[in-house]
Amino acid sequence: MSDRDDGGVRRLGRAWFGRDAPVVAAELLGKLIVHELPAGDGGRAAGRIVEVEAYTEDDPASHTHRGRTPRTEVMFGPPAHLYVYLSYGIHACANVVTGPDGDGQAVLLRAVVPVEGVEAMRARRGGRGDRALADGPGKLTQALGIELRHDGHDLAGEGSTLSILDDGVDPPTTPVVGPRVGITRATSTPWRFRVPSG
DNA sequence: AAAGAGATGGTCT
DNA sequence: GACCATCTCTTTT
Repeated sequence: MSDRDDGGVRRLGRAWFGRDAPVVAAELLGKLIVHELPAGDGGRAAGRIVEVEAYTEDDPASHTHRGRTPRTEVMFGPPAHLYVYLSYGIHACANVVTGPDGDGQAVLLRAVVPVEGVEAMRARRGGRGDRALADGPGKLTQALGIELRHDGHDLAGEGSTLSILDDGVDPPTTPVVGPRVGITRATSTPWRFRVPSG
């Protein structure tokens, strides 16, 4: 279920991600996403996940709903990989692939709270105010230095520079659950989860 | 505080 | 050629 254990912090492994997207989505709240960047790029950047959305194959709003395409191969692949796509021709949006290999499921990361490397995040975000640093799917990728080239990156791979950590902060017992946003189909499916008051 | 619109490019029909 | 899993800036209450 997890790799390693240094000081109560565990890196989530492939099996953890190999469950259905709505389940993984709810449990991702409170976890840390960490990007080990070169010192010249500000070093370690980390954010606490506070908002996510689940997408499955059996879901008209999902990129995988109409079957496999070159773009969605990663999402149909094994869990714990990153599916990064270009949104509106401008923004990189990051998903964590979930479910068994062959299933087209993923969880979109919609918002994180900056935890480490905040100065570098500000720089990458063009010096924007702290609240606007990573409170959107396109903003958090820019803040964390996640780009299109990370599409297919294995979060559970040995020595991966990107990973998701459980540092003992539990998901909220009563997350805010509601409809997903920015989509035109299946808008009533309540697969958006966020930490209250975030 | 809210509403409107432009930017910008891959993907699929 | 239409459609976006968005963000930012400008204009209007």
